[in-house]
Amino acid sequence: MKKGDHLFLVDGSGYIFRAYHALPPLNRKSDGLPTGAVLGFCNMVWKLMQDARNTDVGVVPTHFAVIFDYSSKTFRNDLYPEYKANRSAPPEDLIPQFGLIRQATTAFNLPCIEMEGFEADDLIATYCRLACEAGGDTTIISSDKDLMQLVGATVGMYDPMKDRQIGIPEVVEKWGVPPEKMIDLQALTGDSVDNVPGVPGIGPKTAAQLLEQFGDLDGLLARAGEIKQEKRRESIIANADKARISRELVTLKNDVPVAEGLDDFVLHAPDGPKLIGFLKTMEFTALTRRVGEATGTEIGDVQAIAVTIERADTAHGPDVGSGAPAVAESAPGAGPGEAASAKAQAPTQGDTPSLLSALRLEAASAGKIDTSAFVAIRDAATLKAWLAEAKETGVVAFDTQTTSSDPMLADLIGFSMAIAPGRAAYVPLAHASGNGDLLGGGLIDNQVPVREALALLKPLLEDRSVLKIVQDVKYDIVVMSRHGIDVAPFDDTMLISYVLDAGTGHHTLAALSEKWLGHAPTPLRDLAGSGRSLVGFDQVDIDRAAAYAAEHADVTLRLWRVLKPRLAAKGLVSVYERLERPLVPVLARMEQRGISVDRQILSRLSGELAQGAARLEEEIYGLVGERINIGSPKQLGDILFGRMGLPGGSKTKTGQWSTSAQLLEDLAAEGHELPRKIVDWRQLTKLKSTYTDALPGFIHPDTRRVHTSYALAATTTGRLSSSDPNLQNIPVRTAEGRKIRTAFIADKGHKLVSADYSQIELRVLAHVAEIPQLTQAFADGADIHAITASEMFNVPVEGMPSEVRRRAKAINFGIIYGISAFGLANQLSIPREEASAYIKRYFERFPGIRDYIEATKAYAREYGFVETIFGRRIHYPEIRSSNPSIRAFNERASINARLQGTAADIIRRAMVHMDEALEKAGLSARMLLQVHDELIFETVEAEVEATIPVVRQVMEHAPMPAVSMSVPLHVDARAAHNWDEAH
DNA sequence: ACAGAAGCTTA
DNA sequence: GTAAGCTTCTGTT
Repeated sequence: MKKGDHLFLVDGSGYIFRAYHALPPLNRKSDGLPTGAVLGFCNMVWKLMQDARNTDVGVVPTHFAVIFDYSSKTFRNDLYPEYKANRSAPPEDLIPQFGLIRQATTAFNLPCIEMEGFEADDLIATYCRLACEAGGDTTIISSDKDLMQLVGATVGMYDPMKDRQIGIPEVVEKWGVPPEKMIDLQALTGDSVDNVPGVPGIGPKTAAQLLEQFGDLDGLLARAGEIKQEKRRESIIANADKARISRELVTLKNDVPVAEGLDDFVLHAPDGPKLIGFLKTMEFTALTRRVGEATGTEIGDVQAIAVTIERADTAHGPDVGSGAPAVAESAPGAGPGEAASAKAQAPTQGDTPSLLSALRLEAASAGKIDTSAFVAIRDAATLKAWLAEAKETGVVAFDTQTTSSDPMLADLIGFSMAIAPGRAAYVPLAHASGNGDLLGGGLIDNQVPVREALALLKPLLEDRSVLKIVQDVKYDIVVMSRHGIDVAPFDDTMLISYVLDAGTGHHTLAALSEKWLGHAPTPLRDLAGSGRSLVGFDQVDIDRAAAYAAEHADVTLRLWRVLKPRLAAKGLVSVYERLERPLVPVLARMEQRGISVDRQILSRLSGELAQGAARLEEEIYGLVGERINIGSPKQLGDILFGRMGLPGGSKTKTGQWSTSAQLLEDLAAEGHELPRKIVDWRQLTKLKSTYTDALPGFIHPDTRRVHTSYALAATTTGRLSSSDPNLQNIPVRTAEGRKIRTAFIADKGHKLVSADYSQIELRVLAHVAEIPQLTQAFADGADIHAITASEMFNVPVEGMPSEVRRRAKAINFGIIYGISAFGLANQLSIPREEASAYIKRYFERFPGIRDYIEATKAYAREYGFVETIFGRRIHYPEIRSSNPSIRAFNERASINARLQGTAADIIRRAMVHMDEALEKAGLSARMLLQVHDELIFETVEAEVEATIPVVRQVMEHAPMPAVSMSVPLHVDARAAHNWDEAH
């Protein structure tokens, strides 16, 4: 190696893990062999090897090597036995890929370097030194912060997944210190992943500031006494040794006695047939073709080769047709819309869903997003041309830009659309110039007038032969509906992702784009600022707004192309089409209707609560002797357990005294006066701040009703969630709290009807676990908790003491929550041994439930997800954690998820079918709210008696015809003027 | 201005 | 023991 030469060192081991987690899983079509990380690796290496066309890194390599960890044991374990001790075993579907990636390296004709006793990082450090001494430059292909200490004049880094170069300025920007101080910085901050201790309480910001002040770690440790902040000073003095050992651990060894020299790394052109043989074996269609073209190899002539696979492929779950029951049922809403959808997803290449989805994914992650064809449309003629093209294509991604995240308050500022990847446009409608705030004018010139633009847009959005692709479509449906436009048919990328991957992260556009496209869309704050400097989107410069909004539509379309075929490949089309998509317009209507809330009632309650709280405050101050902040758990704990010396345990993980209601109740029961008053005060202030004071602020200025927002893709189990305001946690348990419900009222001449499922989760349990006693009890309409108690304790139901029934009830709930002795003991305030004995006895009497629990755990462990009876999948990626408490938590959650998720699916089905049933019966009742197992309607008084049987019929038969349950469902329904009396 | 903890409301 | 969202306080940015 000589001056001017350039060495590429790929951190192979680092890349494997990063690719595995960042890229979507991929399995070889012929046998399911997991290959996602291998494909990522091959794509990356291929890109890096493209000689002169390689503009990503900016230099052409002359030398090239891929470095791997040999094993997890290294010299650092002798230094500090706990080093990397908390590393769990790699995921099962990654194991075979380690070997395959080494074989890929060889197929690329690249040296594959590893050495026993040393990490890849040490080998990289050593080769960096050797290259530098020979006068050459080095680029490390990695983004691992542990390698940043090596960055310098001749050494740079390159992050292949984010396409980003890392030099000295980038290190300073990210960590606040230059590369040569990275070792000291890491010594202070430690690393929880590698189990490097560091100094507790010191994060990167503090560490950088300290190193700035004291120069380096030794200087800091020598003069630690000068640190002003008390806690920080004490922590550094007490943990000086930990810092020193951490420094040894993070310092890379640059004098490893390596076997291969730099001259062994001279880059050779790949051997086309050899490389293609490997790629064909992996079934990487697109990459094989690209390599064939670039190397001039006829790929048809090349034979697939034999590869060595560690551990046979046992780790992949059921695929097509495994989960959802294959029961035919009519599809409400299916029709021309479905036809449009089918036209759009007709495979253009490949002939199976799995192959198509693999092809789509590869295509999506291969190319960078080209923004050069994004345009701002400033006149009606251009808009018409784009709309015509969209109609011709039959598929268009659509997104709105508005003044508010609340669709009921949002005014349109513009909209964007994408017709093909890279072909997207933004239509500004109401952008204003900066100083129009007082005059209200200031509309920027050359924007299509809102009325005209919407008139042109409406036919397309309502066209049954054009599929609209939207991220979080409910928002746009509400906004457009307020302009008299009914968006249909549609697909929603957020909901598709939710059906595919519930439990594996969020389903926002940014998260999905990162995950599937490897692309981070521009964040809104880059345009509109944040906090104090936040401006309305209408103030954003039109060209910048256009780039942002067009990118949204473009990314949405690209995501749809990747995600939609995956539904078919995973057998989840029916979940999406029956449980998810049809619910969107139903919820949009519910949100738009809102519910009447009586301002006067809330105002009166607020006054009463204020009075009560003030009285209690005076009494509390009298008992304490000073005017403390009762709302501060910290001050409260210090007074109660510090100064007053009450008996009680310091609990919370931050070392604070716990002042939980349970603990204060216990103290009150022992005769202490203060805790009782604190509990009462908390109840009153909670009701006041969260409900009586907050709710009036949500009354809409025009409709004078409260419009909650339902999230369809927020929970892991399939439940909805409600926010702004949350109407799913309006108080009901206490008499005081229930008064809030009296403020939720029906319009004049109307009634509220509340219909709720009785014991739905226990009924689901009886059905899925096939428990004869429980099924019979539900069929008889018996008291299920009493029956449970009777079975367990051999006491007759007649004249059963309420305490006995209470315990059985707690156990029944415990089962639904994935029972543990610890939890049951807590709930019943009994010793854990006693709780264990109850559980044991319960399982003896109901062995089917124990079998069900064990089967669910085993299933979740094998496949990484569980399914509801309707085929909805809920993922638990951590179920195989080596940490017993994480594993146990995931087991309990997966047991609960099948029950909670099935119940959620049932009420979803009821909601989807409700409006049509009411209409058919000629009833005008309107669904307003959903609270997990309850539906609230508003109906004219004269129709109340006719409405209840229809509602009950739909809800009780909601599982049909997809599933016929062995247990009857039961719905209680009643009507009243307010929610309290109706419930 | 924001993030996390603690606490409390619901099914 | 499951699943959520909102308010207040507290410490950091």
